Amino acid sequence: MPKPPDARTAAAGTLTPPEAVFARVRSQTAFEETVDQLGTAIKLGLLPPGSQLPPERDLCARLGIARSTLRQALTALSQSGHVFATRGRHGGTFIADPQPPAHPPSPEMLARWREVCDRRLAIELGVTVLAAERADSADLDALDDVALTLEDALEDFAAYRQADIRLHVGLAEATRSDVLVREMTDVQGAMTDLISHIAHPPEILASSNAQHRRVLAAVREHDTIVASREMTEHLKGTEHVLAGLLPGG
Amino acid sequence: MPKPPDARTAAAGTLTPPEAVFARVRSQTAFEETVDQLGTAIKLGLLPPGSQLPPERDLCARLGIARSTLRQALTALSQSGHVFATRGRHGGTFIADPQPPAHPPSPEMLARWREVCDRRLAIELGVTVLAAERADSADLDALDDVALTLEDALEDFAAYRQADIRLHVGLAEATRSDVLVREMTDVQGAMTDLISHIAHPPEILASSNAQHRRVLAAVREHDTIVASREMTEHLKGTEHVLAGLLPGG
DNA sequence: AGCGAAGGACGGAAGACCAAACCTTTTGCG
DNA sequence: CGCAAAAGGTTTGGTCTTCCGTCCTTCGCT
Repeated sequence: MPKPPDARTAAAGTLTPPEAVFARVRSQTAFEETVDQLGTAIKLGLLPPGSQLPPERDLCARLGIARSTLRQALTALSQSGHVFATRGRHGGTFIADPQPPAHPPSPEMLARWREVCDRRLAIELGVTVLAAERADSADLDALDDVALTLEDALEDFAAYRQADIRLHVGLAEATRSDVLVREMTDVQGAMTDLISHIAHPPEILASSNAQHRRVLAAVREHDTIVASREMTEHLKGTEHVLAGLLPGG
Repeated sequence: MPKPPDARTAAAGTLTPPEAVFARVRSQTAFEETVDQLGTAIKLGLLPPGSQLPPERDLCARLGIARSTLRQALTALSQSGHVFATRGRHGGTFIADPQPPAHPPSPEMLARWREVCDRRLAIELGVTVLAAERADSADLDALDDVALTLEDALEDFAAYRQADIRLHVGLAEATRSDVLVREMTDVQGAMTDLISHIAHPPEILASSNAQHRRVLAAVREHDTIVASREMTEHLKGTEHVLAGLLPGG
């Protein structure tokens, strides 16, 4: 028969439990999560315009949800213009042309921009280190290609951001770690929400590109130290830009 | 009138969408997430034995769920012996004495051990870098205390692991980033599941402690480079142990 | 013409979650 | 002593989400 408050309460020290322990348990519905997952993939260009989604009957199985739930999500995405469907024999659901970003920065997102950047730092740094250990030259060649695309996109931020995402997600893929790819797409989605509405002068993008090149070079040499130093510097760059423009900077 | 498959499908290059895009949408119920969140905090010792949870009526508000849902979770935790409740004026819900780990390694967890380690690397590395930038000397003093506790726990792995977790979570708290604390507790919970059932000779723990000391010293000097190098080495240590014992190593 | 593969629509069953009461136990205090 | 307060425990009813199965519609291909 246990007696409630015993001496150990004090004996355990004054350590107060991290408030994360009692933090809000996030309980998004399957519908919402699906809209987020597919919507982010579209926003990030991971699902390029014109490409076709798997048939609903297959896709709902892969996502682990019922078809009706998937259809709710697809209906939402089609109403917001991200997707459209055609019927008939060779019909299907297709990715629409990119939407004008629309999203005004979302006030409660802006309040948490520092947290987003912190999370990004962790993911990108981990990815960089693991990529430097595991990427093979085929991976690196593909990434170099993307880097070349970036060089030609200094004047068009939408195109630049697109390729930038390809580069960062590609680096995550080179780690062969599905969780890291997932976290990278997540965090890039959040970053896009933050930065797509601020000015990006070509000089800044050019210097970003130089950092990209240095990161890739270091990764190719399996030099984790240099790779992570360069990546850190790269990330601090955009962080400084944000700090200058957003509250609490 | 949109026409479905157009030339861009091919023009966009051979990039096949990362399979993470169509990955299972994880839809845990609020009940399950609550059990996980509180259960992990208990397992990790973040809620020490004998300590008291907030009253149900408060706690459910903080967690953002209904009281009936919270009670489901508490009932589950009490049936598994992690928690017990007393009624009456000064009653409450209290953390029970630590359970014998019980958990047999869980076969599908073992299969994903590499992913867990990868995620841990990312979080720990990010935390280390940010802690090295942001920790003040009060943070460091507290962490040094924990490190001292670790020195005396070489023979009792349960106690050792407990303090180890305090150290790593404490480092995360020093970043002042709630998301990182949350991710750290998450990942430490997963690690505990992996490592609590394997042998930990005192020599290994002693060398871990040496690494802890070097990490803390570097953090105190705001030396992010050295701190992350030492942390990486520390993490690789347990990773090698796992690689020797688990499938796919 | 018709088959087959795709999206589209409905209707009910099951379950998760919530909200708001109400009950029971204990204890401090007037 | 007895009551009020503070806690956990119980019940009920309703809403919303999700699932499953079935059927319909469209339309290119053979």
